[in-house]
Amino acid sequence: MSRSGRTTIYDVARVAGVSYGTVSRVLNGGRSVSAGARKAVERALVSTGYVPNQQARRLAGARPDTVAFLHCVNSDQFLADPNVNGLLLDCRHALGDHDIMMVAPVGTSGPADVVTRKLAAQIFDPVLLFSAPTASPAVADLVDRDVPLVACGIPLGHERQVSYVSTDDREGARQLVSYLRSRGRRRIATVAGPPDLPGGVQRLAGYRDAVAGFDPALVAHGDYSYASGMAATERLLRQAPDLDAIFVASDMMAAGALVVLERAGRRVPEDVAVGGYDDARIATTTRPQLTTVRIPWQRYADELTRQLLRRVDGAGPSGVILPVELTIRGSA
Amino acid sequence: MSRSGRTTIYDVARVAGVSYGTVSRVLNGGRSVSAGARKAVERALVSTGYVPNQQARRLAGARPDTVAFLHCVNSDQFLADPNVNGLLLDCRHALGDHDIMMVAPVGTSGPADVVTRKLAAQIFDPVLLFSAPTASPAVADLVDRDVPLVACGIPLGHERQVSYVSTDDREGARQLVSYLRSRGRRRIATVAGPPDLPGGVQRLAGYRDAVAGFDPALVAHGDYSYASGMAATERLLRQAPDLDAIFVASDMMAAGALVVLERAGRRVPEDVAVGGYDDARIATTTRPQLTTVRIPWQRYADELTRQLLRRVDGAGPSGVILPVELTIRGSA
DNA sequence: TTGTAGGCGTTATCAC
DNA sequence: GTGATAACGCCTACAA
Repeated sequence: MSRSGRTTIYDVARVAGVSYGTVSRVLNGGRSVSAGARKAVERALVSTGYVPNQQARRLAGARPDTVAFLHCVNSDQFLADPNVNGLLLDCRHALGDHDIMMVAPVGTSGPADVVTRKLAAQIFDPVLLFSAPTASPAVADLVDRDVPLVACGIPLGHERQVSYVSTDDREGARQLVSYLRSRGRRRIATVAGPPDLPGGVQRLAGYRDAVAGFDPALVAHGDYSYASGMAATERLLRQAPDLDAIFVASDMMAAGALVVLERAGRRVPEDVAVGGYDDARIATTTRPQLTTVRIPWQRYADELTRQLLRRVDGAGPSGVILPVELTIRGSA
Repeated sequence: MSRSGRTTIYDVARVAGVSYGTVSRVLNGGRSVSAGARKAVERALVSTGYVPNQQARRLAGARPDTVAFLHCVNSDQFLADPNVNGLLLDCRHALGDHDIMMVAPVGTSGPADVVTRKLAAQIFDPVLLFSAPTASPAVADLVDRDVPLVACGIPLGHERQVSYVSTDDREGARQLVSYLRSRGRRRIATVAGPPDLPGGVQRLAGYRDAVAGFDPALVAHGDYSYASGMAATERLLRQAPDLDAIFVASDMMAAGALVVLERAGRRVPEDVAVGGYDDARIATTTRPQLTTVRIPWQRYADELTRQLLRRVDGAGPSGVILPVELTIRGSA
């Protein structure tokens, strides 16, 4: 029994009648252990109710057993999206298979929080970053401290130091807007995402790639929420009443856009074509259903898990960009 | 620099020109350190960018720096309650003052989850328990492993081993029902909470204490949600159409009850008096406003923090029961 | 295959 | 006040 009252590998070794080295061996992998010894140890393990001391393990060089999850903006509605939520659950489940638990600070809005920022760096090993603003000081902080980071979306400004999984946002946006053009639309507006989030930047860049010239009046920003989609669309309608299409940077905002357009008496897609992004659950519950850019959620989860595990195992940063696919429905 | 590349107290000691024992002293408390040494160390601390290694600290006997939060039921609507949410935030904030972070497993429904149950016991030190079912095997598990637990509500079956903060649910219910009787109500029904949660049990017990005889037809159970409050009330109306009062075990459910009563054409409080519990935010937004039992949320948060801190510091289990207070409004 | 030093980064207890 | 030095519980060579 240790000071703390918990049984240690020494106790286990004693009751198993072997050295503590042997116990350690069966605990990790179990190479180079005779069948007899292993059996004796395993028996002793349960009879003593041994629970490994993670602190000691880590200190002795074992790999981390937790991954911290930080989402940097106050967007509960974002996590409420079944796709995103499923992404997280898949990831958590896969990590669980490796005996790794995903934890999150309670009641904070991510690394921007002072306490969290300070403590996260000391406590957690790999950190999964969600919605990290470009040039976020908090992220820079973590990077400085060499905390292994894995981001959802390209960590603009830290591409070399932070692992990431992203979809090809720019290409997806370009494809959708090109499609709108191919259908004869000429005054294509966009409800872009937050200018400080990588997705917001990239999807807007893709829009600019595909659109003929660039007219600032055709751009309005939202924060990915339904309400902001409505507000931005109203702004667009005022700024450019002659628009005949809108590329909206998320399906949630696009749903809001549809409502505003209907209220304004514009038919979709006849008067105004609307394109979304994400292929979120809501894309098929609107009327008309949304033409959108599909994100391969399952692959996204798989890659995220892979990147996380690589970091857990001590590998350096690396990134993947997943292809996206146009999904044509009724709205455009 | 350590193996992991991080600076250690050795590095700090070297640049400060003192022994690492001195560094450790200024790091903790700082007693018995000359002003000169302290100054040198503090300078070295920042110049080297030292970050303490928590694993090593814990291993050497320092106190925990995290508290895990587990809520055992899938009730997001429960956490969405501003009072409960505020409770958590207050608590988190107070802990932050002690450099302790509150974390929660991601995407699980508490200790019932296999991975969580297994890992929580090894990783976390004090665990804050929410809505732990009476006789929950998961809780028993943690208790067996000597994980310091602090529960919200009386941990029935583990009163001696688990710290807790609770309100006097039985007394509160008794007071409210007695009040109903004093106002001339004679067929007093109740929408009770879940029979496997301490609050559910105690508030029902208080109801039985105060009511004249016990008629099973006057009891229906809900799960604290708005919807369940509606459903339970409908059941009551069928089982006992002659009821003239309902004691509902939570304000959220009481709000649902009001709607059902109105639809059924019963006037509140004229035909049916309704009493709630919690004095939640919703209690003042219903029509009529709810007569209810007020929980002293601020004190609750303070006590919770205190209990948590005691556990962090290695103290044994202890519990507090907070007094409640009747709050008379329009519904009864 | 097995046992045994040595070390991980701190804290705490000693003499000095 | 200050500097050694022994834990803390475990892992990983290395020797046997």
